[in-house]
Amino acid sequence: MARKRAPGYENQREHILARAAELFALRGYSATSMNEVAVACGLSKPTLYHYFRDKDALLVDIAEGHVLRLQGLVAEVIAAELPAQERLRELIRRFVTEYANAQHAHRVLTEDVKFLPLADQQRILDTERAVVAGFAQAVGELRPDLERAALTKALAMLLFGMINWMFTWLRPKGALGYDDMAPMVADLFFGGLPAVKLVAGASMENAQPE
Amino acid sequence: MARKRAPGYENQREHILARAAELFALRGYSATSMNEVAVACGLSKPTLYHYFRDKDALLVDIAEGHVLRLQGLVAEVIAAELPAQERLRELIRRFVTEYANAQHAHRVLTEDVKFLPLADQQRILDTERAVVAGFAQAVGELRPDLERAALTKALAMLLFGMINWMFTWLRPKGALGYDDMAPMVADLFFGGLPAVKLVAGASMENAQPE
DNA sequence: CCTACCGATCGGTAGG
DNA sequence: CCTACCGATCGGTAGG
Repeated sequence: MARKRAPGYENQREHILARAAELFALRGYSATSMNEVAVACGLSKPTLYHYFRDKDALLVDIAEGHVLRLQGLVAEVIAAELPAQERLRELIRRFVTEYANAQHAHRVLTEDVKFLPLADQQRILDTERAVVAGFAQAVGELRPDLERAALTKALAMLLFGMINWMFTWLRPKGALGYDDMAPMVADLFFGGLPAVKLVAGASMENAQPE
Repeated sequence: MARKRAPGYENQREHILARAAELFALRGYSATSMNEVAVACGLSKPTLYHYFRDKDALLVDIAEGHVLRLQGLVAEVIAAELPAQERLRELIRRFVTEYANAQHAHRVLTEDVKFLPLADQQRILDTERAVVAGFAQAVGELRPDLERAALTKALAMLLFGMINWMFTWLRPKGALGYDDMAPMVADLFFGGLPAVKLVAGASMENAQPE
C-alpha cells in the first residue's frame, strides 16, 4: 500500500509553483535563482528541493500545467456543441479569463519553454498545437475556403497574437479591463474574417503554434 | 584633435551586434555569456570588451537601434501624407518587412529589455510609445468615436499583437511568407475595425506599448 | 590583443 | 525507518 504524503504537501507544491511562476515571469527563468524562489516561499533551498527535483521541474510544471488547462478549456467548449462563431467567441472569452487568472504562467509558457530539454519542449508544443487546432477548426467552419487553402491556422495564430500580446501591455488598473477586451477582440476578428483574401498556394505545415 | 578609429571599427561593431542579437534571441539574454558572444564573433573576450563596455551595452544598442529604425519608418510614412487607411496599410507592410529583416533584434526588444537599468528601459519605452501613437493616430482618423473613447491605442496594440506574434510562429520556408501575411493582417484589421463596439468609459493611460 | 585570473554567485547536495 | 527539514558547503562557471 502506498504511503500517504503529508497532508499539506500538494498545497505547498502549488504555492511554490505560483511564487516561482511570478519570479520567472518578472525576472526571466535564467536570471532567477533557486535561492530567490526559496526565499520568496519562505523556505530553505534544501526544502525547496524536497518538493521539486531541480529548476527545470519547476518550469515544466508551470508551463505544462497551464497549457493542459487551456486544452481542457477547449475540450469543454467543444463539448457544448455551439455553432462555430459562438464557439469561437466563447473560446476567446474563456481564454482571456484564464490568461488573466494565470498571467505569470502564461508569460512563462510563451517566453521560457525554450530553456527546457527538447523532449519537454516537444510535449508542450504538441499540446499547444492541439489547442490551436481547436481554434482553427472553428475558423474553417466560418470560412471553408480558408480551410481548403490551409490558412485557418494562420488566422487562428493572428487571433492568438491579439490575445497573447494583450498581456504585455494592458495594465487593468484603469477603466479598460480584460473583460472589455475579449468582446473587442472577437468583434474585430469576426468583422474582419470575411474580408481576408486568399493568397497564392499557401500551406501552414511549418508553423510553431501558440 | 580626435584620434580616428580603425577603418573597420564600425563594421566590426555591427557584426558583433548582429551575432549577439542572434544569440540573445535564441538563448535568452541572461543565459547567453559574453564568452559565447566572443566565440561566435571569432574574438577573444577582452577584444569583445574593446568594442562594448559591458553586456548591457550590447543589449541597449540592439534594442534601441531597432526601435529607432521603427520610429524612422513611422516618420517616413507620415511624411508621405496618405489618407488614414492607406497610411496604416503602408505602416503594416513596412513593419512586417522590417521585422523580417531584423527578427533577432525584434525578439530582443520584446523579451530582453526588462534586464536593462530602468533609465534605459524608460528611454526605449518612450520611443515605443511614439511608434504606437503613430498607428493609433491613423486608427483615430478611421474611427473618431474610438478616439473620443480613448480606445485607439488599444486597437493599435491588438494590431501590434498580430504582427509581433507572427514572428514567434511563422517559419517562412513554406508557401506562406511574411509578404503574404501583411495584406492578410491589414484586411482582417480594416474589415473588423467598423465592427468594434465602444465599451463603458475606457481609458488607456496605463498601457505599456510595443 | 592574449593568458590568466578575481569576487560572487550559480544549481544542487553533503552530513546530521 | 520514514518524512520533512536545517546549516553549511560542494564543484563549476558567470561577468568582468
